[in-house]
Amino acid sequence: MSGSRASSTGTAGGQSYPKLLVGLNAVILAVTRDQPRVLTVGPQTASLGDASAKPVSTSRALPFGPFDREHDRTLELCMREAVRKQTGIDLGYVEQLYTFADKGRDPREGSGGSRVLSVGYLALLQEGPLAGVEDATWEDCYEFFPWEDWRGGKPALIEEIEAALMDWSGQVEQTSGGSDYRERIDICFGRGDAGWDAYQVLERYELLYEAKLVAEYWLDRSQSPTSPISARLGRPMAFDHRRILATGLGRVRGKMRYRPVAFELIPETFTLLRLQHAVEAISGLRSHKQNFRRLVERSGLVDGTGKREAKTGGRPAELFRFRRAVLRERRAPGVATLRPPRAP
Amino acid sequence: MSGSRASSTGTAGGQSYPKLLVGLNAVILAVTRDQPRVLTVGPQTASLGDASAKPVSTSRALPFGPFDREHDRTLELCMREAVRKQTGIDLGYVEQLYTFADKGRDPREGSGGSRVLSVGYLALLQEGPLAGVEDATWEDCYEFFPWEDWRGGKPALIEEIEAALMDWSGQVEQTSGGSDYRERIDICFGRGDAGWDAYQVLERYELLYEAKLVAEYWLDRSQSPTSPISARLGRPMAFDHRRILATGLGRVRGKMRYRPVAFELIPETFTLLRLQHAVEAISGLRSHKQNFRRLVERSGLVDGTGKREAKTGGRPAELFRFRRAVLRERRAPGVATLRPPRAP
DNA sequence: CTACCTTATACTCATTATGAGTACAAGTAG
DNA sequence: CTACTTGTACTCATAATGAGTATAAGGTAG
Repeated sequence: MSGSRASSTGTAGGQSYPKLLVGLNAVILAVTRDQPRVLTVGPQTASLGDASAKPVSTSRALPFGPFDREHDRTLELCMREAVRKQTGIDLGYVEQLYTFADKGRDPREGSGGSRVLSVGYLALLQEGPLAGVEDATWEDCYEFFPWEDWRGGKPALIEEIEAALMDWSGQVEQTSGGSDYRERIDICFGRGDAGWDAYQVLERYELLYEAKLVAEYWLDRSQSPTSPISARLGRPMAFDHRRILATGLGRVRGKMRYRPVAFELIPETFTLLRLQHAVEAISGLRSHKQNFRRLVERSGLVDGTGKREAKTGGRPAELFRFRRAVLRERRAPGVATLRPPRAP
Repeated sequence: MSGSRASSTGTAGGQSYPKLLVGLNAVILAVTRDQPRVLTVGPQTASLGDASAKPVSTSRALPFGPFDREHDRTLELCMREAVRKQTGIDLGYVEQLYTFADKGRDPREGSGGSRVLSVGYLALLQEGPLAGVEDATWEDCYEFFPWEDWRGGKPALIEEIEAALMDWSGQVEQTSGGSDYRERIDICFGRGDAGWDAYQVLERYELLYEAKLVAEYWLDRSQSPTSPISARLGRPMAFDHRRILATGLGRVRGKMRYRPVAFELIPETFTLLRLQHAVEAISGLRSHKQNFRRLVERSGLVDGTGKREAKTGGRPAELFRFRRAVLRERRAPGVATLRPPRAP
């Protein structure tokens, strides 16, 4: 959500009503040197519509912009334009994520009842140099979600998280009656027989928020965390932007399973290893190289170019190109499409 | 999109701006006697915020309600409440679909620049009797999308649609330069090697709209269709509600592939055939009975109750129950989960 | 040049999943 | 009883998947 501190009350149609602000946020992802990255802007720009607002946070924020009901033809165009102004980037692949208007979730909603509605977008692109507009930077996604990167095996942090969550669920269940927290923890973090489901990024973040473990819970209340683990649960972001980022990361991970979106993240021509690394970076999982190659080749998703890339450090690899025609040939890629491995 | 005819201009924060209305629409689906059904309301209720507005359409509309920025805590709660008031139904499973604010898409946006932003939701439930509030009725989904029901084999209508689309694409490509329409037609309607992808409901509807074949295109312009096929392309709905319905139907179809949502549509205990029919109704595809049973049983999604249902007309069938625990055991159902058949 | 590092690519193999049947079980209607 | 209905168990060929082994083709250190 993005909004100014304005809490003014407007009048229209003869009746008084609190001001409603519509903000657009963009989760813009890329992969550089096999790391998933997200485009962020500095906090001083984090105001909407009200240029005189002071920074409300020192954390990074997602690029965003106000929706201008007078001039913007569609939400998406407005978002593209805002991103272009704010970061100098022209977006390609874009999809809508989610719309929130939860009361009280955005601390910038004044007590006067002003309301913020925010529409989140996801964009994928090949990382390029930033035009250096304002304070835009690429940040490593897994700095915000250290528990989501399983490429090096199960992160040690997971054990601690589970312990902290079980601890919390024990306390809560004593006071209130509920006993479903255990089940949620099991499902989210793949305990028991479940296995890790890379897709559930948002569910995990929200559980951690509810358990009062992530920093934002305390920042939203201007208090200090009670648990020492909070400091190691990734960098916080401004407002509820980490939650939006979680939504976006989860969405790509899910979409990769049935649509060839990975190609949005890599150059026109690429080696299969590069493609594999992009998929792995986003999914946070490692895959079997030979089988990955078999999958990609047999799915008809790529065409060999005959050219090779020399700088591999070993035998030169062939350069491939995405075969758009595949969309016409195979029933919605999803049968034999590119996707991350099942789980560790 | 839902909005009143109001085109008033408000003032707030010292500057003048056009009024922004936020409307919520719900695609509420159920399955009765093996038919997918959608909950609709009469057109006379199709006004938002402005009770004196006259009906703008004689078609059915989706249930909806205005978002009250003052009182509603979240968008979802507001939608649930609006549906309860309008149809007497308490929703269970709900997910957000999409948010639009396209200028000019909603004819109720006055020329004065008033703006409508609408948030769509999807809800699944077991159809029950309606409390008869206002003018709520269940309608057969495939009356709105006759080309989406392949349970009896490829609908004859498809050939006609393809012919009309090819015709249109030929004309368009002559005047403008574009030549990608053929490809879109192929992808959407599964021509060539592609096969039918049940998921692409929205893509197909939008293509038909663009090709000026569906009735709404002409209704939006207060003109009469030029092609005789328009009369057979399903019933129109009010405003852009058929488009929203397409989004919803596509979403469930997609989601069924990797989440056990079909259980939302049937009673607590059910025979496997009933489950199968629910899946088939939504997906619009037939599946192999024995294999369906194998899939469901082996996935661990259901538990036998030991009881049987007698009224089957043949050998009594065992009654099963959804096993929620499966969510904890299998990695995100999607591996061996319930899903519609690949395609015909 | 050779030995040895790297990464690329081809092929094998056991296991499991899928699509399409056949066969038989257990009710109802006549 | 027989005919007809729907449910349920198995079979079987084929395809997809997970996990290897083997070999190719480049680099560099000695």
